[in-house]
Parts: sequence; structure tokens; C-alpha cells
Amino acid sequence: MSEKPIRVRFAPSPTGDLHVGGARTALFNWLFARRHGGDFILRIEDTDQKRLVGQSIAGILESLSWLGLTWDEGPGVEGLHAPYFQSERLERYREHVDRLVREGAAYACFCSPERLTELREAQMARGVPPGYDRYCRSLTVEQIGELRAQGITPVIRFKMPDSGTTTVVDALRGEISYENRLLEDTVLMKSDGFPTYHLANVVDDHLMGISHVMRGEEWIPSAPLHLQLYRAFGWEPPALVHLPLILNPNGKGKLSKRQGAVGVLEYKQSGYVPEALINYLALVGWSYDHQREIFSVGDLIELFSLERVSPSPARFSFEKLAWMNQYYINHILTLDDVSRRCVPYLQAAGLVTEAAGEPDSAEFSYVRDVIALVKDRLKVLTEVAELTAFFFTEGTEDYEVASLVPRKTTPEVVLNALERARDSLGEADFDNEADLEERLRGLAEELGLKAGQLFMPIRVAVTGRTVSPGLFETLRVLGKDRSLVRLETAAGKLRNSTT
RNA sequence: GCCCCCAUCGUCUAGAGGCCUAGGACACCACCCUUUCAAGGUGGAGAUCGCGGGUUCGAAUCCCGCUGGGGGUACCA
Repeated sequence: MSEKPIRVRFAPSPTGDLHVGGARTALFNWLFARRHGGDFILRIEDTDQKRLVGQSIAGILESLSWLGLTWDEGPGVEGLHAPYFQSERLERYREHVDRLVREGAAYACFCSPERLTELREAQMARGVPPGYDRYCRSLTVEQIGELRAQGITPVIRFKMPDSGTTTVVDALRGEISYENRLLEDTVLMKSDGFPTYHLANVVDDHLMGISHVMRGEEWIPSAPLHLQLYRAFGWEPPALVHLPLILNPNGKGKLSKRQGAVGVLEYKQSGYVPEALINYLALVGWSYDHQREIFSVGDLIELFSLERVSPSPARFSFEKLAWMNQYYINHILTLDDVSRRCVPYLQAAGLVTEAAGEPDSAEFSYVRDVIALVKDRLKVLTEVAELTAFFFTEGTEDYEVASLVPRKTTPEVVLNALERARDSLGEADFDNEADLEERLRGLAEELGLKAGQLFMPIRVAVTGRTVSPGLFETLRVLGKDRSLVRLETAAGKLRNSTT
């Protein structure tokens, strides 16, 4: 047992947005590093020029930052092993692959893509497993010279042993054995001078001193190749941990965007809080005990362990994540915190000004009073504008007159009730909820109405909607002036419609 | 086709031979609370632990086979 320092890495390929599956992999690596006082390295695997999506790097960095998954080395944090973009490390791969060729562990292959395709099709037609036939393995020096003279740039293939077995030790599953003769002579270096994943990954993991490779289960089949590469280089391989796959909610296939939002930034934009996403993601593939499932990031760092990571695939549940998000907003985050996070959405809707962003401004203080009333009803932060608009604007009167009139009442009864309510509230102390409640309950009784029959019209008059926070707290926060104006407006609408 | 992985309520899971008449959570249903909607509280329904063989005094837990699901099979990662 060597005492290598703990160093893990998250190595996304910038071909699109960071999706929750990738985020889960990043999270587990990050937790493992933080748990053991190790390093978490971010490395960008941009070796596929064709699939590269320029802006996706910025998106990946933003996603990780939003989730709080900070890296100790990587883009923007140049460490001992910089650069952290594989496209800037091309000489290293070249040197290493040359060494393999020199030592007879790899060879140049001049086969054209056309020949490869024909070969594959012929094999399929014959019902034989498709794969490279190792034609170029036995090329003579003269033949190689000739082909090079023709201007053909070869790829470099790994010379896989054709007998024996390669045993992969996966931390979650134990030993997995492969017969070498069924393994292929995989391409290590492409003809455009870029390495394939396999080469770049092995070289960098070694050069960067990675102790544990934690990646998705889809990599298990290429693990024997990687192990053979480590052996060919004479390096000690890192510990391998293949994390269980995340499946679509219906269990059909790897999680894909077909069935819902999978981009981390999509969740950010739709009003999810990062703490909830982290907590949910931690639970896909990992669990703590038979009952606890709410964990702060600190808890996770303290409690995370590979022993409790499951090897079996899990389906992604949008419902559970939504519940978790609401739970965090309702029960975990403080009022101040939620208020602060809501401000940008209120600003975007034009409901509050720049000043509301200042924690000690009067405007923020009002925002907080408002948020206090809706905090328990927020599922996502983005809902806040819709839910609280009436606290910030005067445009509340475009509701249907009919919604002022509850079942088993008449417009006349409601009109009278609203006028009486207006008169009574005109004398009320709006800072005192109990006073408001006492007056309105008394009024209901006096008018022979059920509480709801009086409260609903007032609610609609004051908020413009049939669903709102509690009536008395709403009146309190809204204040006397605005409340009375809105009651009068409602009364006016009723007068117009009854005559 | 070939190689590989996985297998407990609809879903995520606890369970590392007797504590399991299988526990928790989401979703679902009912009731309570109640001025609406949430939140909250209480209760309910829901798993013969995929199937079949073993091993054992005893198996959800160990072994084998089958079935099912998933992954891989590119000059993608």
C-alpha cells in the first residue's frame, strides 16, 4: 500500500452544458477530496476538435462555481501541473506515444476510414464481432516508409496483448476480468495530432498524480485498456471507482435531455437553490442510513464515504428534486437568505429597484417582510415575482368581478360587506394583526357571514387573486392606505356591475 | 452478435445470515389544522426482497443458473 496523497479530478469534455450526471461525478470527487484533505483538480478534456463547443467551458465553470465545487488546480487556478486544458498539452501526449512506439507497445496504422468502415460492415454481415483486424501491426519498415512517402498521416494504435487476461479492480464491484484476445488495438493518437481520451487520460492522470479515478460506469469497458497502458508505461495505476449510471425517470437509457431539464444551469435559471441540488445529487448513488436524507455540504464532507456508494444504476427523479428544493426554501434557508436570493428575480420583473439589493435598505426590509409571507409556498425562487407582485404594484384590479363573490352570497351582500370592512379597517391599527382579525371576524358575525365569505372578497380586493398568503398578515404588510384604496376599488367594481 | 455491469414498495433507498410480521423518503389516498393556497400533523395503501436451484438449524443477505434492465463495442468522451 503506497501512501500517495489523495488527488482526484473531474475531467469534463466541453461538448455542451454540464448536466446533472456530470455534476454528480464532480460532487463525489469533490466530497472525497474534501473528506480526506486531498486535492480536487479540474481538467478540461478538449481533444475532440469536431465536437468542441466553444462557450461550453464557461458554462461548465459557472455550473461548478454555482454549486460551490471549488477546484484546487485547474482553469484559473494554475498549479504545479498546468496547463489544465488537454489541447495545450499536445507535446506531452506525442512524447509518450512515441515512446510506446519505440518500445514496440504501439504502432502506426495507415488504414483509411473507408477501409475500416468496409471491414466493419463485412464483419457484421458475416455475424462476426466487429473490430480492427490489426492489418498494420505487421507492416515492414519499408512499407511504413512507402506509406509515409505517400503523405498519409497514420494514427497510432495500442498493441493489445493477444492472450492472457486483464483484471480490473473496481472499488465498488471488486475484480472484473477481461480476456485480452477479445480486446482491441485501440487508437491512441488521431491523425490530426490530438490524442484520444484513453491516451490523454492515462498520461494526465499519471502526470498529475491522481490517486483515485472516479468516473461514470460507462467507462468500465475501457478500464482494461487503461490498465494495459499503465503497464506499458511502467506506471502504477490509480484506484478505480466507477460510479453508477443515472438513468432517465422511466429507466430507459442514460439520463438525457429528452425527458426534462438536465443542465445544471437550467436549474439555476429556473430558481433552484444549489444546496438542494447538491443534497439531491449526493443521494443518487450514495446514502447514509435508514432515515436521514437532508445533508448540508458540511455534513456531506464529514459523512461521505465510498463504502456507502451503491454499484447499481439509479433513475433521476425530477419530483424528488423539486420536493428537496422546496424543503430547502421552506425549512433550511433563513428568511434573510431567501429574501436576498429573491431580489434578483423581483428586479428582473421590475418590481423593486437596485436599492433592494442593499441588505440594510428600507426596500430590502420591505422585501423581507413580503418574503416572510410566501416563503412556505415557494417551490422555486422564480415563482416569487408572480406570487408577490401585488405587494409592489398598484395594478391589482384586473380581476373578474365575479371572483369577488363567493358561493352562497350575492353581489349586494358582498358590496355591503366590503364597504363595512373598509370603514372598520379605516379605524384599525395595521401594525396589529390581532386587531385586524378581531374586527373582521366581528364583522363577519355581525353580517351573518361565514369567515370565508367575508375574507375571500377582501382577499381578492386586496391581492387581485383568490390564492394568497394569510389575509391579516397580508393586510399588515400592505399597510392601511393601500388596503383601503383597493377595498374601495373593489366596491366600485361591484357597484358598476350591479346597476 | 460479442464483452461487461446491475437487480428490495411506482421511484430513490436502509438492510453486510437470525434484531425483517422488511425501516425511511418522494409520489399517491384519507383525516386533522384552517380565511384561500401551501406548509405542518396523524393515519393508510403500496415489496410473497425478479425467478429457479443450492449452502445453512436459519437467507433479502452467501454460491450457481435463468430472466430482466442497463452500459460498451468510433481517428466521441
